[in-house]
Amino acid sequence: MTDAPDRTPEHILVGVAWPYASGPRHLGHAAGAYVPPDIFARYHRMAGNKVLMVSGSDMHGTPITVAADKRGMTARELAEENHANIADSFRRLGLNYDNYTTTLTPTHYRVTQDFFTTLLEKGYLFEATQTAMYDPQAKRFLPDRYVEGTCPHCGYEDARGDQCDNCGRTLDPIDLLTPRSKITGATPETRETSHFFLDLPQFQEPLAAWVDEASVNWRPAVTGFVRGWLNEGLRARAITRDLDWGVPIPLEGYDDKRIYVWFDAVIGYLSASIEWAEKRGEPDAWKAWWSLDGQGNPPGRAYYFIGKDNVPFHAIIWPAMLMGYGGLALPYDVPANEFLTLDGLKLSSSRMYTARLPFLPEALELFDADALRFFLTINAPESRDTDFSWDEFQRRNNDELVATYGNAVHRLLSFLQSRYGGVVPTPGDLSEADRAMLAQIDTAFSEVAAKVEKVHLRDGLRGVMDLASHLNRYLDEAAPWKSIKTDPERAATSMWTALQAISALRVLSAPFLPFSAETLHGYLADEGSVHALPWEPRELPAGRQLPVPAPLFRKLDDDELAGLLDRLKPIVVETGEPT
RNA sequence: GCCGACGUAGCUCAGCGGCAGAGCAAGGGACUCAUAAGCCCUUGGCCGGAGGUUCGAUUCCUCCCGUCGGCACCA
Repeated sequence: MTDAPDRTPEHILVGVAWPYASGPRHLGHAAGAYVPPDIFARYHRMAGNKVLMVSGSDMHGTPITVAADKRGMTARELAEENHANIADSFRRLGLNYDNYTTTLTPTHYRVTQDFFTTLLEKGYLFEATQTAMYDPQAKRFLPDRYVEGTCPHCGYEDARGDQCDNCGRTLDPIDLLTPRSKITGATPETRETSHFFLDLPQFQEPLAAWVDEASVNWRPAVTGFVRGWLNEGLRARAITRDLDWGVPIPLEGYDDKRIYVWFDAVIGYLSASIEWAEKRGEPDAWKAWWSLDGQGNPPGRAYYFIGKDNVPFHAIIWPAMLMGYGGLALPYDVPANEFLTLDGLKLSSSRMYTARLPFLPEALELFDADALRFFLTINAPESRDTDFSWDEFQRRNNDELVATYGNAVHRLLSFLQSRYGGVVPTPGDLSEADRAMLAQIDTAFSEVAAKVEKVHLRDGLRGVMDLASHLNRYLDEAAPWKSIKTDPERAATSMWTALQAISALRVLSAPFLPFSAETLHGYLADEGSVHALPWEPRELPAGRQLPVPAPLFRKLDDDELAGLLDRLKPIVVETGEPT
């Protein structure tokens, strides 16, 4: 067992996509954006780095106002209700944020308005008039996708104003034949309205230069997407809307307009960091992750974990905003995941799912968080869309998590109880096989670390499972249940060696499976929390009395799974998104 | 239509210039500490299609097909 090399702790900012508070999040969101950063952050904390993991609920925007209208609530009431539920799901999933907040806090409003004012003063914002669709009955402006009509290209009658679902063409709502509002059905009018625009073309050259350098280790899909936009040439983008729900514009005479969601949501990474510092009474503490030094170098690495739908905001717009504001660190990596599909179909936040319901509140009620985290990580959509099905979930749970890892732990700890009274035996001379097993532990620590550092989390978890497999093979070969009758010292040495592997698995699995790792930590009669341990092998000393263990994971049999899923009632989630 | 990523064993996915890989499923075997779990062996692939570059291509290039995503007021 080697000591971890001493090194200077790095400051790692872990930004997590801001869930939209329009309704519950589903397993696809968890797989894409929420579980991965938690694993990454937990690993870096154990590796001795200074981690700041921030996110919050994105409370503004049109869909929330639409959903609130339908439910007879205010937008604030609806957003706060959904935020509470999302935060509860995240807690049950074991997501360990340093600060999980919302975009409704005074700090967020202040920081957003400061960003707006600074960019305006520096000449990166301008005001211009545009034509927009207006619903005279609802008395509100309509985003493009809230207008529907007949597609001018293919004649499809239910085309949305932004895109035709039938022929796939990008549309302008003004071109729709017989347009109608998706909210009221009324015929929309066109109206002139004035808005502020972020002048992205000013950042074209600096962004291109930054991407050339920064993207060396980015995922191909992310780099490809960003280069695509840059090659087309960036266009200015409106950052305000005719709404009464959002961060107010910090200028006189704009009471009927608000800063729009996507602009203030990304600023949330900064405002949540500042809020974290304020809460702990060290108002400047956030700067250790954000402020560039005199030479313009970042203080550490900033990672933004998102789904692929969010790439333009995190790899183009937010970097441009940070450049414009000045003095703040740009992203180091934007490890965007692809999507999780359900039985081969794209998941939607608003669609109704009956007996297959994959929303987080229901999933967490029926299954252990670690079982869900295991599936979502071992089959994570890191380089392409991956599929979720309850059959596959059951299979991965039973044949991999339970059979390989859970069983390795349970067979050993049970045998220790029955034949050694639960006391860790004293080893004799180590055999070559014993030494190979111990060497495998060291290898696992370095390999899993290397994978996680590269944000290859599924490979990282695979590495943990590989060690469990090694342990199973080692045990079968050492067969202490045989040698205990013929050579007790040999059996004791095998037991001690195997227990060291269990002790390692408890540490190695902690970022991925935080609940079962803590349980196992208890079964090893260790002190404190497994999550406070350093990322290195931890010796389980001979002579320690261990408690009677229970299996770490539940096996899901067919009848039980079917019964659980049958209990789910169809649930309609009103998110305010146009369908 | 244009741009991008992806297409590898029955399934879920690695590999990305030098004899095609893993897990699961399927078939066989030895064992019994364990949630009938684990271990060993075997079966199984024109690496989407067609050209090209190369001594050599699953890997690099071109075209085609398919899936997904983007095309800027969805976030």
